[in-house]
Amino acid sequence: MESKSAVNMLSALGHEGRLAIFRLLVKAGPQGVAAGDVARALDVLPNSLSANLSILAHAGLVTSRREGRSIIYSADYGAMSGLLGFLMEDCCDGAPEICSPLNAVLARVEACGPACAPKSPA
Amino acid sequence: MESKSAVNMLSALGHEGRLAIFRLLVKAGPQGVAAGDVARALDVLPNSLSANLSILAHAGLVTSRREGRSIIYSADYGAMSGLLGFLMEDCCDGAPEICSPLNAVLARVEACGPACAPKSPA
DNA sequence: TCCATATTTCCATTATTCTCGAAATATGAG
DNA sequence: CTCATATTTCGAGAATAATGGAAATATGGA
Repeated sequence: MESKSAVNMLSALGHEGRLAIFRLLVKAGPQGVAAGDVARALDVLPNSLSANLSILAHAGLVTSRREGRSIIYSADYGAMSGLLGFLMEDCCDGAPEICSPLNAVLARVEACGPACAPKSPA
Repeated sequence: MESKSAVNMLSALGHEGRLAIFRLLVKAGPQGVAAGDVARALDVLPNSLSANLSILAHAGLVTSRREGRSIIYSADYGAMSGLLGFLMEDCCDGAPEICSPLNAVLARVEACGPACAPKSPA
């Protein structure tokens, strides 16, 4: 991950509304949530939501797909994993055995994408 | 962790200069780095650095202590761990066994603080 | 006390981001 | 084709943040 990507992701998440959107999508899992449902769940104006989803998408944190009239957004676990890894990269240089187990987990978070299909079996 | 703390941390890190500072401190480990050394390493004006360190400190991401004429800054691994945990909280609701190993790692990242004493035994 | 080093505070300018109303686009149903 | 739903785009004003020069504060040494 490049520094610039990380900055984009972090500043995208550094906003109360967008962080709430992202956490809702993380919680929802890879099946995603329609934009309208996000707007209702968080009680925000549709145009604000759209702008914020667009910022998250441009930062690479969420992906979208159209489904009928709705557009479904989902968290990108791979990007998330990359960001967390970037933040802790070379953590405690000289004592990597303490911080590097991160890698194992990040791989699993990444795998979370295709792997975890919650409640509704779709 | 409250949402507001997380937003503060994320927006603090959502800035190229501050992210570079933070990563340098993460890499340096709990022993920390003097403000002047950070400024030299990253080639930034001392007043900019001071402002940015202040933002990081206010967000809870770094701590400082005076040592002679210098002020030593270090990354706060506990805060970092809290932030990462907050971001992935309830990840993939319904399939927590996939994402929750994060917790184990976050505990270790947190422990990184007192535990890892790199190269110079101080 | 006087000086050099280290860091912070103050200030003004510039640049960016946020917010929200209104209009536009896209899809599917009748 | 017309209509209702879902989402995005456009635009302007308000708010917030970034930048860098200059001065102020703090510490330690001679």
